[in-house]
Amino acid sequence: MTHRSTHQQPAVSPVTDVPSALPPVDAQVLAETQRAVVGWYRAHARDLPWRESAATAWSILVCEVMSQQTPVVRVLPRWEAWMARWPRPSDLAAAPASEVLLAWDSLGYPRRALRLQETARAIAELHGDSVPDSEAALRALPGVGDYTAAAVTSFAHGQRTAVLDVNVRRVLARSLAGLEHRPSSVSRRERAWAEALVPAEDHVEWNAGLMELGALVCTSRSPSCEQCPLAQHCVWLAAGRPAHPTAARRTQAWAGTDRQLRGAIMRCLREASAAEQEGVPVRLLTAPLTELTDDEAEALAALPAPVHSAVMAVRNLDAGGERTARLVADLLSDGLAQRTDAALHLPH
DNA sequence: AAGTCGGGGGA
DNA sequence: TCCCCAGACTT
Repeated sequence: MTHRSTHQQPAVSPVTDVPSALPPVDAQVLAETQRAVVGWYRAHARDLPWRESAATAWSILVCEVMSQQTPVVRVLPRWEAWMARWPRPSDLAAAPASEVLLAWDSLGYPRRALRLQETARAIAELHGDSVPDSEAALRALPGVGDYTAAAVTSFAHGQRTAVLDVNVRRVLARSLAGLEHRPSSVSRRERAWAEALVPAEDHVEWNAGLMELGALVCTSRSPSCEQCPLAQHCVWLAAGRPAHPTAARRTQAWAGTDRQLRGAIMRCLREASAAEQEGVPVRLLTAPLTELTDDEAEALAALPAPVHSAVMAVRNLDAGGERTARLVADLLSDGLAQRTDAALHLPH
């Protein structure tokens, strides 16, 4: 059952060891690159709702947090519902945490939802319900790191700053440094290098354009260089798209881990709450799944299909219920399970 | 610098 | 299957 996959790629020198990484960029090349990115963005960017003029700084901050490690297409519907429900920071601040977690749905990393609510409270109480515009103040908010602070500074407040997400870093690494992959982490040096590349005007189109290019054209796996506006200047393409050795990176284990079970528990809680909101009475079972009475087993079988399957998923992962009990206690103490523990099967 | 934190879709 | 995704935070 447990594949503690510690699969490891051959150990080779990480990208950061390449001596010629992040070279100075010729002014002419930079100017043409900037023009190409901005022009391409204006012509080909997706019309995402948080890019419209009606988007508030708060809605942009929400979208950035939701997009942390989560593809944009998955964020879209949840963001729409979220902003309709809690248009201002103070609205989210006043919401029950259980509702916040339910609205987060299956975006993943649910602690981001709790941190976002903490951030909403901080903005409401400390900043007059409006998103701060200094990167330092933003960076002090829970769940707001270097990327998110820069993104809000650029996209919500129009200030000139380098927004370094995985897309921007990949596009810059390839087109201007000839590297297939970005360095593993953002060094002071890379940040300074990238900041010097931001044009004096059109910062938003530069930052958003690089992100869009990385998401749609200059993708990690199979870039579409034939339709890239930077193809003429791209150092990596000119070199024949050399495969660059990547740093050895072990993939995280999943099957059999607490993390997997925790995810199943959270799904179970979501499904049960959804069923309750639909008016379906979700019966509370207080015995471990292994010790159900006939009546309880019958009640379990009668649960709505999504709830039933969610319960069975938890059961399959932890038939004895001991890990479930421990993890639910952890989730409750972390604020991640709020009120919804009622639908679970806690040994007692 | 390395580990931990979900979840889903594509190659 | 493995990899990747508008990262942040702790150790």
